[in-house]
Amino acid sequence: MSITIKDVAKAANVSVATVSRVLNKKTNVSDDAAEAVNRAVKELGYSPNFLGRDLRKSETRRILAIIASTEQSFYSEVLRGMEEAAAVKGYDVLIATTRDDPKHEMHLLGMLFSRSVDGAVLLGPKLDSETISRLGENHNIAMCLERLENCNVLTVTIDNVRAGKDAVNYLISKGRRRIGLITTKQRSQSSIDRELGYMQALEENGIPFDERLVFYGSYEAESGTKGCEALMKLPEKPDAIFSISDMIAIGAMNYALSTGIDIGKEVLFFGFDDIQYSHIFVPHLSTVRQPCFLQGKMVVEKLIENMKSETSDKSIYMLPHSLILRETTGD
Amino acid sequence: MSITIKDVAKAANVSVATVSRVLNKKTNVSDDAAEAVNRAVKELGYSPNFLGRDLRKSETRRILAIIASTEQSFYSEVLRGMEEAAAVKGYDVLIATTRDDPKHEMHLLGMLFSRSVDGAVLLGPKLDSETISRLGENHNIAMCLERLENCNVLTVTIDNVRAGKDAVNYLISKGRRRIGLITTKQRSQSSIDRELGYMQALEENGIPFDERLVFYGSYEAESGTKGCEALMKLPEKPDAIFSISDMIAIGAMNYALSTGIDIGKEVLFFGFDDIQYSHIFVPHLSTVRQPCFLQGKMVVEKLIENMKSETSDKSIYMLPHSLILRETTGD
DNA sequence: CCCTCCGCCGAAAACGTTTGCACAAAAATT
DNA sequence: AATTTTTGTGCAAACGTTTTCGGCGGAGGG
Repeated sequence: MSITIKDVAKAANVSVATVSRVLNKKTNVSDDAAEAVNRAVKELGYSPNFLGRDLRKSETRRILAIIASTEQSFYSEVLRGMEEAAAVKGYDVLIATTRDDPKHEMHLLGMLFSRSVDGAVLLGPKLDSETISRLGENHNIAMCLERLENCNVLTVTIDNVRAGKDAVNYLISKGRRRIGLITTKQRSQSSIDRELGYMQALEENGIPFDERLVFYGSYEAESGTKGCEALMKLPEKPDAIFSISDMIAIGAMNYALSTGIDIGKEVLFFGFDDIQYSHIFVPHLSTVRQPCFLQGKMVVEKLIENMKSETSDKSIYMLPHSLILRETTGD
Repeated sequence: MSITIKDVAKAANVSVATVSRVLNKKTNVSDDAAEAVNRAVKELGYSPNFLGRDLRKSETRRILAIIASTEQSFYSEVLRGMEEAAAVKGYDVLIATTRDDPKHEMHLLGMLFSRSVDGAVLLGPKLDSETISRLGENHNIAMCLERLENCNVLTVTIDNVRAGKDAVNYLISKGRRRIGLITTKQRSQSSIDRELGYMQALEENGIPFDERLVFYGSYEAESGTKGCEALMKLPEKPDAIFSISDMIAIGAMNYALSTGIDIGKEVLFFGFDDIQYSHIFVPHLSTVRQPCFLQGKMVVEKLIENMKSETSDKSIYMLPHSLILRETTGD
């Protein structure tokens, strides 16, 4: 059916071993033979069957990135980082989506168990910490962006507690004392940590926590709109709102805009993620920027290191974030 | 090193053939043997090496989706369609990004040539039509969303000419006669077709074409802003603007908003794609919606059909689009 | 009682590579 | 000139599966 290395060998009048050697740029092969092989390859339009190769070498030089969906736009930058780091080491990055289904996430990890890829990095896993820990013992798994409590797996992320605290502290430094929080019902670790940061900032500044100021919704923009409405209808309105994601913040601002609130003066808004739209949407949103590219790069570098060595680094690396100050905080 | 089918066979006291049979749910195996094998599999934590399997069966049951980047948010829906159709047939979908680099796109297609995947779908390819046509002769390639002129490859897309015409016709039906067009310098076929639709609509309604009303920029929102500014500074301002993408339209509206133009009355805006943000951004954008999910579903269905049969369907399928009317056209 | 058939199973070939080993010829060293 | 080293090459094993083929034993029909 298909053209194999044997056909090339025959056409070039050499053995398959020799063909393999010139294809893999091994040194001990004569110029004549090499030329003959290359010509045959070109003539026949041969390209090697990686299933055979990978089986023999038992490595695929491929890494699988497992994400929830391609919708979260800031995954894009992380993936670029991953690809860059992978390319340096001669690896390819493949992407697959879990559709928020832990069962399907497990199915995708099957590619790892079945040696179809050499390693996998989880971005926002749906599986529980214990399961991932267990799988991580025998397979090359890493996590990125999102950490999991008690998960003994190589992780690259940011310090979400600190980041949340920094954002809220900034709002406080602008004289705000009544700060709303719009977060999610779904308890991802990053949400939890960012909320924790919010709490800490309040506490450190002697501002009493008021539970009426926190709204639990979903990750949709519409949920932010609802949250903002709820907060603004409080007897004592907030003078600033911290949302745990930019999408939510944009939704919240939509409510504010529609009711004529003077954003950046009357109420300050702070988001998280610095998605592309946060500087397209007017007014421009102040937000926390994650080093997306760097996280992706680092997680792949560390993962590949783990794959090559006997010992396995299971550390949690936290990369520095930064505050991006724009119009919604009056900057 | 790793646990193989041999180990399972030994543990279950049967031959590897039997193990393979129970793993593949073949009928002719006794209940006793099956049970023994299943127990052994569980005990040893065995999972089959797909490299071996795929090599033997010479199929991987995987399809590669090649996209420019994960940034374009409406890819997401297409991918879901692809995954759904693939799952039905027992295939997985992998995603890889070209980073807008034709050379890297070719590298990714190498996965197809090297039998690491059974088929590939190109979404917005960077390679030229001729190259893709040639590769399509010997490999299972399909295109989705974007068609290429003179490209003899299975394609699923929409009728962009017709869609552009419909959008502009709608603006005309609202009494507009001076309609601006914001498009891209980069000549993708969809842009060309949408422009063509714009022209046709004007012509059919006896509106003379005015080249000053068309602005050539990039795909960024900022470019839309610039385009809108340019159009609005014309001696005779447009009374409607059609942008070939929602991102551009949103950028354009940013300019309009900042200069106090009454969107939806003074100037109508029409976008294209119906991205997620087009109904979050206020005012809500009227736009052309593509059947993304359906395109993805169909392209995979057709591709798999091609893979199974000897003959190869190279048709272009055009799925119906629809107009979504919102605030920016006064609806 | 013999033959046939069927259910179940194992041996071995095959898929397409890479690579250790052996070996001849050529080159370099005595 | 005799020895050793180097260079280039081919043979064949190995990677982990699936699947064909044939064999064995027992059941059922004549």
